[in-house]
Amino acid sequence: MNKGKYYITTAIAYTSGTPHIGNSYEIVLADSIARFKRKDGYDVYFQTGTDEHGQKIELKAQEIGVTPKAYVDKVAGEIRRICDSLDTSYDKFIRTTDDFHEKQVQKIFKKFYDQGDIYKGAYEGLYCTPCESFWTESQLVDGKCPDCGREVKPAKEEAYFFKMSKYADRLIEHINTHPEFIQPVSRKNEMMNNFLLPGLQDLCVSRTSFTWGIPVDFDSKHVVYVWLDALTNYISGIGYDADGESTEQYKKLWPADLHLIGKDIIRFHTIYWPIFLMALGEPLPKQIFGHPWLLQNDGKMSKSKGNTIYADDLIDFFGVDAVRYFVLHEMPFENDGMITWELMVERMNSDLANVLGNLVNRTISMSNKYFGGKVVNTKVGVDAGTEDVDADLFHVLADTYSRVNKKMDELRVADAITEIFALFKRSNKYIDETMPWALAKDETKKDRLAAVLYNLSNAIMVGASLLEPFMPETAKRIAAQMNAPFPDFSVLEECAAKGDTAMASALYPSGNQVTETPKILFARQDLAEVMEKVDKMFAERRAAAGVTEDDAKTSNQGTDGAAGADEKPVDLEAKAEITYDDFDKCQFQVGLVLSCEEVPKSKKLLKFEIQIGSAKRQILSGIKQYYKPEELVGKRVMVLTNLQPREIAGMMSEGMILSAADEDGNLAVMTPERFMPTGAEIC
RNA sequence: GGCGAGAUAGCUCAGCUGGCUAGAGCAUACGGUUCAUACCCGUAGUGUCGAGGGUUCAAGUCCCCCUCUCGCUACCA
Repeated sequence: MNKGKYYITTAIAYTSGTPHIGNSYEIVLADSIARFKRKDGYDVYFQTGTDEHGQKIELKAQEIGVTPKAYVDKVAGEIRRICDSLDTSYDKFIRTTDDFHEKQVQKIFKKFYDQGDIYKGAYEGLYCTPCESFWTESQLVDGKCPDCGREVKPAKEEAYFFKMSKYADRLIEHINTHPEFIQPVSRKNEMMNNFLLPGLQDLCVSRTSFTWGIPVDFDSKHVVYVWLDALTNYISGIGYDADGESTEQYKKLWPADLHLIGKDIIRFHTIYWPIFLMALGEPLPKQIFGHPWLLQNDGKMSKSKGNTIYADDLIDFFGVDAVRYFVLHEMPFENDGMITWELMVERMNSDLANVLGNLVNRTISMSNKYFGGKVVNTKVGVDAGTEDVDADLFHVLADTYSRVNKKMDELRVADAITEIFALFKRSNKYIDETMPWALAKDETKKDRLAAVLYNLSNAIMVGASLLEPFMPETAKRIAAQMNAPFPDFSVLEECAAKGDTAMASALYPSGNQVTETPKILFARQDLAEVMEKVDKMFAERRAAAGVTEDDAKTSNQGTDGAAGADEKPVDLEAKAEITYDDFDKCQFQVGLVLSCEEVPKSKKLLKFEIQIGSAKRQILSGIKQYYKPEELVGKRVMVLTNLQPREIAGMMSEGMILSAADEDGNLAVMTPERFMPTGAEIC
């Protein structure tokens, strides 16, 4: 039965580095939905890929001395390998460096320009050279750059802007009339209240500060903004053409049924992307789901500690399906999920080994032991209607499909899996209720025993069929051991729709022979042993990276350690070159922190009293979340002292305390390497 | 600072528009069973439902206020 097309996408992965398990989670989630829909009778098209442009990548490539293309080829290959190792069934892996994609992005940019949605930067007088930023009139503070407080000047570098405001009303209307458009719904309010209702700013959609991007074909100094480039993959990948020559495939698949993305990029997908589509005159995707994150331990995954968990590691330890099970089952719908080795072992043992693996194993063992592996449906105890336990099991059998299906429609994948395991647990209970070993001792009950084992085999196959989208390999192994094909979803759906328990209870071929030698599906893991192996693995990894144990434990402390494989370099978008004279205008001095206190009601601000030479001054700095006030008192810090004073949160701030920040949001205040008196010039 | 979400058993959470002795899973304890991967099944729990006030015959569920946590955003010179 064909229920129509279903086009699902993941976000395309940025090729700036190797993704960890938290990054890889998304493709598994998308895959489980794609496989489920496919098996449920939809004509599914599942697209994923890589986002390969931008200055960050240009710089990375430069650093290791290869061309950007060579660099992204390597990383994209690695990302694709990881997707494959997770047994994901994508139909297309698009790369934003693909020719057809680049060509469409250029055409789309031109089209926007021709129809007046994109205009060339007309912001002369509103460009801040040091910040290399354009500002709209409304963004200025006291007529000056909101970033640095300096005068803004005529544009030195032109840029293209997209008129977001033109489509804002239509987007607001669409979001309000399509409550399912943004999932979870809490995100809808955030987008509305923070961006749409206050008024959308025009978006700068070209860059001139680097070259690793898709060139604007009618103005070669510019490359297309990475988000306009990246978002376009969803239509370019299925054959969209801006000149009206879109393929049949595109006409069939678009609009997408689901864009599955991380919660951090919801804004781009629910505001900019729909507006780009409106400007193209194309329909909007039906649904955008910003999934939560899978976190390691208590914090966001960070490579700085050298203990990052990668999909490869987990697959090595537990096998691909256990990893899929874990990330899918452990991830709540709206809150972030957590992964640790301990939790992984616990799920592996209690759910996979004990409940599922053992059920299959004990059932097959009994069939072999009592009937030489032959499973016959004698229906004894069933037709008589005296066996309530059978009726209850059959009811669950008939019902589970619709329960799982409902959860999947709501994108509650974790809950869907829980429903399937409820069936396995019910089956284990059924064994206890029927006590096959007792029946086996009574020759007159042999037919009842056969029926019990048939019912179990049947239940296992129904469960395995439902499980296949989530754990494809395991489902196949079960089918192989049970030596029979799965019941189709269409059959399960029919049973559920009709409430036909009789039908649901006879889906396994009667008289079938199961395997003689059942194999363990999931071996129980010993936590202590696993942890020992894990520690060893990370120790080796750190050693290879030149990071010591101490560094690993105190990664926020300063370290002069050599760059290692696990160190995450920070590549910034380069600012315009400055002259020595520009530099000389800045006065940096050593300052002594006399006092430091939290600014009440501010999440980020600390108020400092700083001794600079013989003078004192008050400086506010937004580093509250990184330091406790008392930690900083008495420290000597680097201060930009001739910065124009500025009022922040009602208090004057006279200068700037300098810190270093990495991409994971860690921050360190700059201090002199040896003693220096307060006021000493830094030059 | 603005907007929003949340605070329920040791842990992770479910409890819709207020209604009977507040639930599930995991972990714990005890009992049963032996087909099976020392597994499975059952039973038992404890909870001031964040603090305080209010509305109501009745509130975890509504209102007010307080504390804390979280998300987005602004700020972070």
